[in-house]
Amino acid sequence: MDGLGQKLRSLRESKELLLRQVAAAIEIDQALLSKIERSERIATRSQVTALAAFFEIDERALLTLWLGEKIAYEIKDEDIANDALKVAEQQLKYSRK
Amino acid sequence: MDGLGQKLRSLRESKELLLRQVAAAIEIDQALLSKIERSERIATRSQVTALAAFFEIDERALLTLWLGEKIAYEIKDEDIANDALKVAEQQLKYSRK
DNA sequence: CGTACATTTGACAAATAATGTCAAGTCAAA
DNA sequence: TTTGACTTGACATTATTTGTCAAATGTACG
Repeated sequence: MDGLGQKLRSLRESKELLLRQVAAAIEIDQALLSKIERSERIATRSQVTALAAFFEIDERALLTLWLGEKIAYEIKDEDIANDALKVAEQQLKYSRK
Repeated sequence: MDGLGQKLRSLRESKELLLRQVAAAIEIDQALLSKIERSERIATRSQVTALAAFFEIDERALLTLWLGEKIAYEIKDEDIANDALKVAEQQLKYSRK
């Protein structure tokens, strides 16, 4: 199970690029990219988009991973996390129309 | 499918209480409670807790509803919402241990 | 060793978003 | 038409997120 950060890092390493090179390409601070790769910070949507474009990978898939992680992150300490996800799913089903 | 707001409103109405009475009891502005009941604002965790205590209903259940709605709210406009929920679920399964 | 370079870390600043407050507005019942 | 309950919207306050920088760490090599 590979998180967004790990995926980004392996993409970068497979192309033998430095943090600073990728960071410059998508116009963010390299410290920030470092944190994103280690899952110490959550990227913004536009950063994810820029990264998908830069690495030429599917944007939807990367955004899905990003959003899923964001959700997981914000409920990770709740013992009701799983029930809450079910509620969310139901709400979505219902409110979509 | 009943949201948190609707549930709170019907609890309040079933006891024939006024917004201002409940608001005073849990120490928030009645305008805020009005917004929460109509799902125009999302309550804070402590407000949910206070409301559960005030109405003498199960706190866990109310928090679950609250958290689920919060998640649904933040992804409601995403077309990848459902996939993201699945990702979140997987992440939780994996990271719990 | 000690220098050079990549990455990480942590404290802080800046920006953004969430929350709370108030006064004025609507609406229904009497 | 007055009263009381609720709603609305603009704004202030507070909290959270995001970005930046400089120093620290680690690593490979001469």
